Amino acid sequence: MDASASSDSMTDGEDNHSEASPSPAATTQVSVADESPGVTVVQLSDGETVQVQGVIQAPQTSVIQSPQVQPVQIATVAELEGDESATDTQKRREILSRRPSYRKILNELSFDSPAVPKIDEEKTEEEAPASSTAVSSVLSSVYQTSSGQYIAIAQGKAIQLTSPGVEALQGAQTLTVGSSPTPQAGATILQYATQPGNSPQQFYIQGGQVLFQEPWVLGATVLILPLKLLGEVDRISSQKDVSTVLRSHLQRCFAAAVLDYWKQEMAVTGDETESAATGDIPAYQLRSPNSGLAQSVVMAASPGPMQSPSSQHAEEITRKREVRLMKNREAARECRRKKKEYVKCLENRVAVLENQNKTLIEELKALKDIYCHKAE
DNA sequence: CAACACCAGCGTCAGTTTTG
DNA sequence: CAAAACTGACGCTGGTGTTG
Repeated sequence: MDASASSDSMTDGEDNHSEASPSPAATTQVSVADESPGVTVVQLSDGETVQVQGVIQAPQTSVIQSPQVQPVQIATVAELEGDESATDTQKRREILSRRPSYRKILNELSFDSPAVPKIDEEKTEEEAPASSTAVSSVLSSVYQTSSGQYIAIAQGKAIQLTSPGVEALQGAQTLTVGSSPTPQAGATILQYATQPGNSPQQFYIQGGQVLFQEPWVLGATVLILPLKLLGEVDRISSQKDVSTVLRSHLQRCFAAAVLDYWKQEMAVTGDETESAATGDIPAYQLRSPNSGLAQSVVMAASPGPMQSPSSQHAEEITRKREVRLMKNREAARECRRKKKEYVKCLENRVAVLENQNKTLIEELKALKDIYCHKAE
């Protein structure tokens, strides 16, 4: 993190204002003469005075000074570096090197921008409709196959597969493994409305299997959506919260999925084979009763029945490493997503502040004209 | 059409920060 | 304080546009 000063500087303005690099040359002042360079003080219509630093602004020639204006500094320590000493810089760097995660930053930002979804795993759970939560509790484990498929393991010992190539989910295979799926007296029909006012989507739970009708439903509830389709969800639908919920749920579930799998000691139909994709990692094949096509699944080392303690130990190490890598992979993906969201959020902020600034300057100009006319 | 540049996304590692 | 989560950096890959 500290390794790159340039990347740190990128986060300097992270607090609440602009992402633009503070450039003393770009000083634009409105209403206060003795502010530090690069700082703009803008008095809002409700009387509040906001100090903005480094916002990209249109060239301005009019600097109006008003003695009545008492600027309230909203800028943070990180932004007020005009008069700081070397030690202050040092301290600031230390503070910045311990900057919070994108989740925290985004949550702060989303406080101001309702359009920005909060990244809060607990909240997403809470915000999800009851039906969604119900399914989440049913489908507790998700993991990825070597071919990029996502597999959900339900408490009712059901596994669902989708192929990466499937459009929507008509191609999703549903199969039940294990001795006895949860007996259900008929299908349980659950409904989920992605947004208030939207017509609810339906899906069914029967015999430990979950049947979906719409791709959005998957996103809204839990799983099985190949990552490539997530982009489609974002693009096609306006239900952005759907994929957010899915992602956070995937993140939650993914880590422990493999472990859960073995803890459940499910009887997997198919053969144990050495994985061609991963070399030393044992792989299992799940066979769909319908297609007969083998789906190779990357699993962490399985507790084989005929193994010496040393090889078990080695496999344990390998398994732990695999789990760690898988977790980190997911974390990195999530981190990138958050970063993107964060950057997008900042860009929106800049746009809004630019607009606001423009409007205020025009307002000031108009007031100045009126004032000048009266004075004459 | 090949070669190249550019970009976005990914997986991994290593170091930092947060959490319990 | 250890474990888990997070994130910057690096290298790699595939897609796309441009150029000769």
